[in-house]
Parts: sequence; C-alpha cells; structure tokens
Amino acid sequence: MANIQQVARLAGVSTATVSRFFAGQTVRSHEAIARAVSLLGYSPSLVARSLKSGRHHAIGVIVPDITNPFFASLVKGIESEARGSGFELILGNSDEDASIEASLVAAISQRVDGLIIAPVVEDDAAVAAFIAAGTPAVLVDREIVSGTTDAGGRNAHARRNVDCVLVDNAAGAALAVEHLSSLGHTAIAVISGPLDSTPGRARHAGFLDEMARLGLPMSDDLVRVSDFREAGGYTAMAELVDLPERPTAVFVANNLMAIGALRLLNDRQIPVPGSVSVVGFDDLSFAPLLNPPLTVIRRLDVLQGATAARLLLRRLLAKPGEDIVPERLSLPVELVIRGSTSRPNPEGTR
Amino acid sequence: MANIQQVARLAGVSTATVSRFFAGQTVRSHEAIARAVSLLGYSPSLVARSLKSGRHHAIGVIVPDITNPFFASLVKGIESEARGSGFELILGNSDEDASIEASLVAAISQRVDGLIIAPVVEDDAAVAAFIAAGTPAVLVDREIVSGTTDAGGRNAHARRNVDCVLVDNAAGAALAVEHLSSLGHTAIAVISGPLDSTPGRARHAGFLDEMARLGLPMSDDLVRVSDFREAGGYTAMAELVDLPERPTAVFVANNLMAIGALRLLNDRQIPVPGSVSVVGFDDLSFAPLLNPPLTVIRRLDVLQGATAARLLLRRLLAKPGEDIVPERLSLPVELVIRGSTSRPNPEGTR
DNA sequence: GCGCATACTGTAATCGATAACAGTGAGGTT
DNA sequence: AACCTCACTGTTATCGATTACAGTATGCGC
Repeated sequence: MANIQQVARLAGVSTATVSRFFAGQTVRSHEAIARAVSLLGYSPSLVARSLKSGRHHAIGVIVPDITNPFFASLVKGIESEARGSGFELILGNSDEDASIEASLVAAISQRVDGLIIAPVVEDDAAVAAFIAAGTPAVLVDREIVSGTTDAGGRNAHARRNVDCVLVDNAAGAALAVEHLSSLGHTAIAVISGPLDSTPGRARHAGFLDEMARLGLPMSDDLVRVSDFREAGGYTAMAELVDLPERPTAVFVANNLMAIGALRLLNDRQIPVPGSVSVVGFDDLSFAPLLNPPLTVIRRLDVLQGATAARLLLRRLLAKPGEDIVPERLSLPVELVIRGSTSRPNPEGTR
Repeated sequence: MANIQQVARLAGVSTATVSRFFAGQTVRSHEAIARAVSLLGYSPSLVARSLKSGRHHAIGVIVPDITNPFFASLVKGIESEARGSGFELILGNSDEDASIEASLVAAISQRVDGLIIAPVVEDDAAVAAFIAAGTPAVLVDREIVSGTTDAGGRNAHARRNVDCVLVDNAAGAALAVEHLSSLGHTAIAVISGPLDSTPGRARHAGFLDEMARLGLPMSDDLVRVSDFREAGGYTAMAELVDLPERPTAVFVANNLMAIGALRLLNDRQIPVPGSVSVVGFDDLSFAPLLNPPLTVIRRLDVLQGATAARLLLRRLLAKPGEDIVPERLSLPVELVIRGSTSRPNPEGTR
C-alpha cells in the first residue's frame, strides 16, 4: 500500500499539499496529484487518520443474541443507517452474559466513536463505566437504571451522552392480558424474562398491573421467571401445564421463549388454543405459518435499530461544543391476533 | 485517556521501558510502572499499535442477509471463535447486492487483517481484487469461481491466501429428490436461488442431475429461478401452483424462499403435503412447529462459521513466512423428514 | 583493580497523516 | 518602484506506541 510520501514525491509536491488535495482544498498541482494517486492506487490510511484525529468512524453494537430474529433485524437497521453515513459496525454478541458483555465493552471501546447496546442487565457496571467515560451511547431495547459508581442517586440517563430507544413493554403486556381477558380467560399465566433486564421487568410488571386492574386472580404458580431462551420457555411451559390447575392462557414475554413454549405444547400434544391460548412478544416472519399461527405483540424492529443509529450518529456528527439533549424514546407496539388465542374451553381439555 | 508518556513520567522511566513492561519483558521498575498504570487507568492505544505494526486484530465479515437465520448462526459461530483469539468482528450486510458488497469490501479492507465473506455472486470482481491484494480471506457458503483480473484461467482458489468452507449442496439437493422420489413423486418442481451464486447453482445442478439419474421427467415449467428471498419464494410458488399440470412436490433451495412458498400455499389454502409436498434447504429452529412441520436439508450452521473463523485465524496467527496450504472444505448435510412431505395424492386435490 | 559478559535502560527514528506556522510569488494599488 | 493582499505551498511538530541502537551499571572471574 502506497503512502502519502510516495504520492507527494511522484507528484513533485509536499505531503501537506497531497493532504490538502484529499481534504478538498484547491491545489495548483491538482492534476499531477490525481495522476500520482491513481498510478499508485493510493488511499489515505484510516489508522493514521484515527491516530491524529482520535475518531474511528466506527460504532460498536453489542446484542445479547444475534440469532434472535429481533436482534438480527435490529442490527440490520443499525447497519444500513450507519453505513449510509460512512460508519463501520463492530459487532459483539454477549450471549445474555454480563461478564462476556463487560469484556466486549472493554475490547471494543477503544475502536469506536460510540456504542449501541442492549445491556444484559439493568444494573450494568461495565456499560455504566463506559458511559461515564463520556463516549456517546444509545441503549436499545434495554436500559440501565443506575450505575454502580453513581452515589448521587442519579441514574445513567441523567448523563448527557446517552439516548435510549425502548419499546412500550408495559403497554404490550397489557394488550396481551386485555385480549385474553376479553376472550373470557381468567386463569392467565406468564412466562417472563429475567427481571433484572428492562424488557423482562417491564413486561412482567405490565402483565401484573393489568391483571390487577382487571381484577383477575393471580398466584405465584402462574408466574414463571425464565431467561429469554427457547429452552427456558420450554421448561417454564412444562411447569405450567403440570400445575393442578392448569392456566387456560399464557403470555410469553419474548419470541424465543414462545417458540420453546409452543414446542412443549406440541411435544405433549396439548391443543393450542383448544387447551391453552398463547400470546408471544415480538413478531416473527414465520409466525403466521406456525401451528397454530402465533398471536403476538408486534413492534417495528428494523426501524428501532435505525432510530438508535440515527440518535447516535446525531451525536457523532455534531459540531464540537454543540449540546445535544438526550432522548428517551418508547416506540409503540400493537397486538396481532392470529390463531393461537381463542375463548377458553369450559371443559378444560387435558 | 492517559498515554505512555504520562505513565513513563509518573513511574520515573522512559517510554521504552513502559512499552517493554507491556510486552512482558523483565523490567527493574516493575512495581512503579504497575502502580502508575493503575493510577492513571492507562491502557495502550490500539490505534497507535496498529499504525506501527500494520495489524488490526480485527476480521471483516460480510454476509448477504443477517436476518436470514442461517447467516445469523454463521456470524454467531464466527464471533465466538474470533473473540476467543482476541479479534474483533467488523460486520457488513450486502443485502444480496454485488455493488453494496463491493463498497463494503472497500470500506472494510483497511481495518481488518482478514475477511470472511459469503459473496453475492461467483464472479465477484471486488472480492477477487481484495484477495489478489494478498489479504487472507475465507469464502463461506459461497465461492468465487474466477477473478476478472485472472487471465491465466486459474481460479481464485489457486491463490495461496484463500480458504473455502462450503456445504455439500449437490448432495443435499439429491437427498431431497431421492426422498420425494421414494415417496412416489414424479412431477417434482424446483425453486432455485440465483444461478450465479454457489448455493443457487450447485443446488440447482444437484437437483437436475438427480432427477435425470432417477429418470424423472423434467420440463422448463417446473424450474423456477428466484432470489433466495421470502417474497421470491412466494411468487415462484404462485407460478407453480397455477400450472396446468401442478407438480406434486417442490424442492425449495433455501429457507427464506421455503417460508415464502409455504405462505403462498397457506394463503391459497392448498394442503401441504396433501396437494403439494415441500422440502426446504437449511433448517430453522422453528421448522418443527410450522404447519406442517417442514422437511428440510440440514447442516451445522454455527459450526460452519466457527470453522471459517478457525481457518482464517490459522493464517492470521501464523509466523511470517510460514506457508499455509489452502483448504476447501465441504461440510456434510442430512435430510430431516418432518410433516411437509408425504406420498402424492392420486386425485391431485386442488 | 581490570576486563568482560549480562541485563537492563534511554534516545531517537519510525509508522502515515494532519495542521499550525511561516514562507513565496503573482497580481493589484498608489 | 514600493507595498499590500491573496492564494497557495513547504517545513515541521504532533498523535501514541514500538524498536534498533547505543549506553550504563552490575556482578563475576582473574
């Protein structure tokens, strides 16, 4: 790879002039430089530029599980938006593990101008430290409630360099309960995600609140806290169907657990929605093709990623000194009714 | 962020000594340096190291569609393997578009030590140029048959710096045909991917070869060349079911098109496998839950990604001068029989 | 006490680009 | 002719680390 010195020598000018040529300034030896550049196939070294400028033209993206279709769509949205502004994407997969996430953040932070992250837990020291260091960040899908170093009681959002792109989890859970209740269900169970993550906690709370608001009975048996994974949904559903008083409907708080839950019902040959109605959270391209087609709470996943990227880029492209007001967006959700929910069967088919 | 000068000053040594300390050499002022480092929270600048060494400790990954579960799994396998060796992942999504891919390769190539790519087409000038530049690369799932700059008739694999991790596409297609034929089908159609991509071409050829080998009739009507996208599968299947002589079975050459095809059959209320049997290529975690459960050709996707990463890392971690023999692996596939295939219905239910 | 090997240390050049600063020359004004 | 402005150019320090090279100190043997 040629360097700027060789170009300068070939064009008979100084390196400063070549640098100015690439910065778009008017230069007398315009043509000679252009000729030298194409002859040598020169292109300025990004690393040298980075060293001088301190900017990397890259953003870090850390998700808990890239094989979850929701996060894949999120990344796709981020990718196309970032690329459009000339930023590269550095991807990390935390596998829902806070310690992996911490090492990812540490490894990535030196190479990026900003970070888009769906933190594993809400009390996330590594991410809080990154944010405290002043690097712009966007929390997506999940937020951080308080940094460990934060004695003053302010939470991470009080910081000036963090935006947040969430989804209305509580409203989604409430929509699910409302729908099931309107069909006549009263024994409604929930399979929640980890309660120390935003969507886990918020969907859980939204579910319980709506149950209480509608005056529906609730018992600990009907509440299963799982892990957002397919196997976790499978196990949790197994526990629910084995209850002496089996619920007639289940709200499953994410897509992978919903698949796991359906798989168990399928394995046990328990009719859906005949015996148990199921509502999932997050749509899947193939949800209409499932047996039965899955009723879900839907959001615009690619858009959510693109929004997060736009918020981050807004900071990265801002003039120095410009003060940017942190945003905390909550995107809407909607109920998509398909075949996995129906009126409860009075006989309680087993 | 502190720099090496500040550490050196605080520890009362020269920068060279600090540098040696980080390189693991024995140093007299060991403790003083360690104290200065932790006091300042210093960590060596990766950018400065990159500039000096020319290495980036990063690998580029370019896939056609990250929302395709196969590629998501592939990326996951690459990620965990790369991370284990301290390499970052720079991700690009080419959206099955060769011109996007070309700009991705150009943008990424300066930041990475090697590239893992599933090229959009087999005759891919941008990727061929990248490889010709001498940067190590691994072609995964798809290969490049000939570089445009390659007048000598040697193809890209003759180059010393490229490995290839494919899957036995032809065998997979043959397995599908065999299975359908053994059930009694004779009017078997195919929905292929783009014939200028490796899996598109190889599965197509494997299908036709096996049909010919078994002496099954073939007509142009039964061959649909599509685009590996869900919408493409939908359209292609629409054309097939509208044929005057509707086929009784269809081999769909990838997972997304299979979903599209099933969606059409679902929309038109055409019974599967009653009226049409369907075999897809590439399993999906939810394939057993589809209506009907989808019969597929399966491979080990995460392993394929991990294998590609290992082959690349082998080159990146090699001592200079060490000659590494290029590998061209073809991973096995298997047939997973589920509910979407059955004996043909003699009445030709419509 | 001298010579010498060993073990560590500092100085300075280097990677490749950028930008502050100080020219240089052409053209216009008086 | 003297002077000024304007537009461009070259020199050089800088970003932060690495490393070749030269240098210093220590211990050992004689």
